[in-house]
Amino acid sequence: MSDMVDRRRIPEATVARLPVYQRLLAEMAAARQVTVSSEGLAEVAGVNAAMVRKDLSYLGSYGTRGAGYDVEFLLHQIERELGVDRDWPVVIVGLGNLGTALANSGGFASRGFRVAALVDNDPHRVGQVVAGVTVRDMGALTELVSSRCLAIAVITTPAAAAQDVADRLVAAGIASILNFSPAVLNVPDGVVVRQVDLSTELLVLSFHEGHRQLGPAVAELPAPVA
Amino acid sequence: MSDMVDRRRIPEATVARLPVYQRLLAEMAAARQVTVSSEGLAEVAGVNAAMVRKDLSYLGSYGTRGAGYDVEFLLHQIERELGVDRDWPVVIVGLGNLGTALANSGGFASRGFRVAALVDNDPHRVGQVVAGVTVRDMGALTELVSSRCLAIAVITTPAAAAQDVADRLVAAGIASILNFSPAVLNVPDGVVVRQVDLSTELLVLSFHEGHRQLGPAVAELPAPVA
DNA sequence: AGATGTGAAGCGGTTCACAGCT
DNA sequence: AGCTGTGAACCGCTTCACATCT
Repeated sequence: MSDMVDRRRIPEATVARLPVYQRLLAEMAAARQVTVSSEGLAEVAGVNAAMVRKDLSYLGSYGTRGAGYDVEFLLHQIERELGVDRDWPVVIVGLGNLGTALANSGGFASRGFRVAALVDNDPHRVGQVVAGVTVRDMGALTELVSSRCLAIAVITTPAAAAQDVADRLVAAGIASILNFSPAVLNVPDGVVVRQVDLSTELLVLSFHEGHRQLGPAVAELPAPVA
Repeated sequence: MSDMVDRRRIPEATVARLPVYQRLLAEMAAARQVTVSSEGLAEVAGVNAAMVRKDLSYLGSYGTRGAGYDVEFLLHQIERELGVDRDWPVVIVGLGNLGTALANSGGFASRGFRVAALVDNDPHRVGQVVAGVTVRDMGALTELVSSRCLAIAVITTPAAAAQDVADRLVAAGIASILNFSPAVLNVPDGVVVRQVDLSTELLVLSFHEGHRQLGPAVAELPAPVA
């Protein structure tokens, strides 16, 4: 009877897997695969089938018992949940090797993100055009965030500058930050930060290499949740 | 009485935080700070003080009750645990924007890693010198791994090539892989894979942006842990 | 029969609270 | 008194097992 919109809260661990499912389902759709079972999706995603079912159940009852999930339909639901249907303009702060590479890589456009602004504090880099966008000075940040409706920022500065950049971004009104620097960012509640750091990951691998002989084996681990 | 070497198993979540402690302690040491309390370290690491104590207790009882931890000594113990004292030669496979940027960035050398080999399957890139290292063809991989004693590989190829590269790396004897492509890698037991993916992280941020109005706030999350 | 959706058990990690050392 | 080290409670996520539906 009750037709209440029973909005379930989606666990963070599930959110982190949705992008994986999205990619795999997109591949299946491109290959004209019509349906997929939790077992089939779990296989390629490298997880347990029960976990796939539980993850998908948070989005709704989109499967058909005895048959599986409709690939196109499920893909659409996941993309809606992830907000892929909207346009997400992104600002990259710090155009050294990494920032420049990310701006030029297809990583943003391929998933519906758009490099809308580039910012650096080095006068030599300001004015240069990277990936079709002119690099602006740090002072232009606040104005850029409001005029371009920027929601997401990527920090690719050295660690020493990261906290200052984060403070400016927060002051400018940005509430989602992807931090490629190894610095731990101190931000107010409500601001979402995800950390991606090369050297941290290398050190974790180094740890496992060093402890290899002891214990039987270390299995594959999911990515860091910043 | 018992002087048994009671080798504790260190939880994966703890391992993922050790690099953070290492960096912060190194900063403190550079600033001539002699001791630090769990509370002090927790503050800058953005975690709970009890967690710091529990993490460090897995390494041994290196603190002094009533006083705290000796910065230099604790740093040394963590670095030994992480294997920073050893030399870790790394091979980067895929020298597009990202691979080239990583090779040139200080991210490796700053933490004791060394870019020992570069591999790409594009004939145009083979022979080029990046970061002082000559790019070799994919076919040279097996020989490079053994002759250079490579232990850790970084995959920065497009997603479509990543599984094939991983298979070659595993066949060549590499057992630690840092995967920057969004592909889910299928590897045998004993091979450690960590995933770092720009687009996945952006999608997680996109999810949170889209669900911002509902619920009070989403706090800062640890890295994914892969 | 076949596959989903889900309560319940299991597990790992975090936090609490305090005993124990300096 | 101060701060570490740690058992115990707590919490969230994963896995199991099976009721439920096609």
